[in-house]
Formats: sequence, C-alpha cells, structure tokens
Amino acid sequence: MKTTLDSTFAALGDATRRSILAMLLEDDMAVTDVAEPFEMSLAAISKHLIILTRAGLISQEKRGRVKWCKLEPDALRDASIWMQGFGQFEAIHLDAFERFLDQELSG
Amino acid sequence: MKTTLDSTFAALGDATRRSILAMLLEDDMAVTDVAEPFEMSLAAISKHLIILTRAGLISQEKRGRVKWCKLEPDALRDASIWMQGFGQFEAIHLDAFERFLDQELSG
DNA sequence: GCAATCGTCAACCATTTGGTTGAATGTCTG
DNA sequence: CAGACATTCAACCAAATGGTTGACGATTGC
Repeated sequence: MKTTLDSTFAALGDATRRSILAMLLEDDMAVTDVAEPFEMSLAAISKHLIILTRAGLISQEKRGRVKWCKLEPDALRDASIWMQGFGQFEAIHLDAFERFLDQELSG
Repeated sequence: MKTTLDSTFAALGDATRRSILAMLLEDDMAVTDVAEPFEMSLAAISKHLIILTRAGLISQEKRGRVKWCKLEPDALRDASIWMQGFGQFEAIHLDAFERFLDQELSG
C-alpha cells in the first residue's frame, strides 16, 4: 500500500517530471504543449503526467479536446515537511533553487 | 543519465528507506540492527541500503565483519533545496497568485 | 580448528517504469 | 460529413524495484 509520500517522492525522481513541474510553475498547459520541448513521444509524456497526477502533484482538467495540466503544490508540502524533520540543513536560498531550475530545464 | 537528484528522490520514494534514514538520524548502525525492526529478510534490507548508498543518502564502512551505516545529509540537502525553492517560487509567482485570487473570488 | 555471525550474491519472481509504435476515441472546424 | 487535432490505449520491450530463499566469503569467538 503506497502512501502519498511514496508516490510523491517517486514522481520527483525523474528529471523529465521535475522539468514538467517547473514548466507548470509559469502557467497551466495543455498536454501537447507540455510535450513540445521534450524529445520523446506524446504517449511517453502522457504517462509521466499520469504519474504526476497519481502523486497529487498536478491535476488535469479536460475542456473540449484539450486537457489542461495544473500544478498542485500541496503534495509537495507534505514531502517538504518530511524533509524538514531532518532539520539539520542550512538556510535555503531562492537563488540556489533558481540555479537548480536552470540546470534542469537546460539539461 | 540519472542525476543525483533523480536517485535521491527515487530513494526517498519508499517508506522502508525513509524509516531507515530516520533511524540513522539517531546514530550509525550495523546492517543487522537496521534490519531488525522490519519484517523482511536481511537481503531485502541490504538492497535498500545499496539504493540509499547509490543515492548518496548514506555511506557504509566495514569494520571487521560489521558494516556500519551512516547518514549523509548532503544529498538530502540538495533535494530539500529543490523542494523548498520550488514552494517559494510558486508562492511568489504572479500568475499563480492571480489564479489563487480568481479561485478565492469565484469560490 | 570450528561453529556461529555478518552481510552480500545469485537466481528467481511479480510489478512498475520509461520508452516505442500504431490504432482508437473524442472533439473541433471547414 | 470529412478531416485535422488532442490525447489515450494497447501491445510490446528493456530495465529497475521489491521481495524471496539458499549458498557463499569473511570474520569473530570458543
């Protein structure tokens, strides 16, 4: 029986999916547009989106023939709380995260 | 090519491994002692420890016939930076804020 | 020396992941 | 209605996970 934390962390364990989440920070996106920057099939992206949805990290809403993907940051909060339980990390800086983000999106 | 972040998050996506990390917060432990509270074989725990080691979350040092497991918080720190930054980034993003406002006004 | 202990390895199994291609479904548009 | 578009489904594949049992190589202690 997989907990939410299991599926959340597992979903984050793939660079493609983390990139998708970063893209969705900007705005909601259709599946086709999510897939556009990646060099893999639409079906592969569709599977990634299913995994992200099961993990509660995004939600998908179909309007007409377009399925919109929306970031759902709540699931991340639980994972973040778990991590903070380790409490021994130095101060978190936003610019450090932005370097991560750039690296993820460019790689 | 799996980044460290990939293997770190993937390693965290299992409750047994997260429990092991929590145990190692207290002190370094031998493999047999790590396995003791779990209802699974020693070999299964050994595999979990290999995954945690590959992810950089722990290190293992053999002294005599005992292999000691030690928490290595650096890998966790990187993952934590990613998540914390993600949350902050989302919180301050204008579009996200506007969506939040729309939701509040309509619902 | 010999037996117990520590831990991994090897083989096996079922399930999931991460990808492909091609067909199918649903929806818009001309 | 016909065709284009958006997305998933189905079948397939290779590799990784998560678990088992049993054998094995070190190491320790009597």
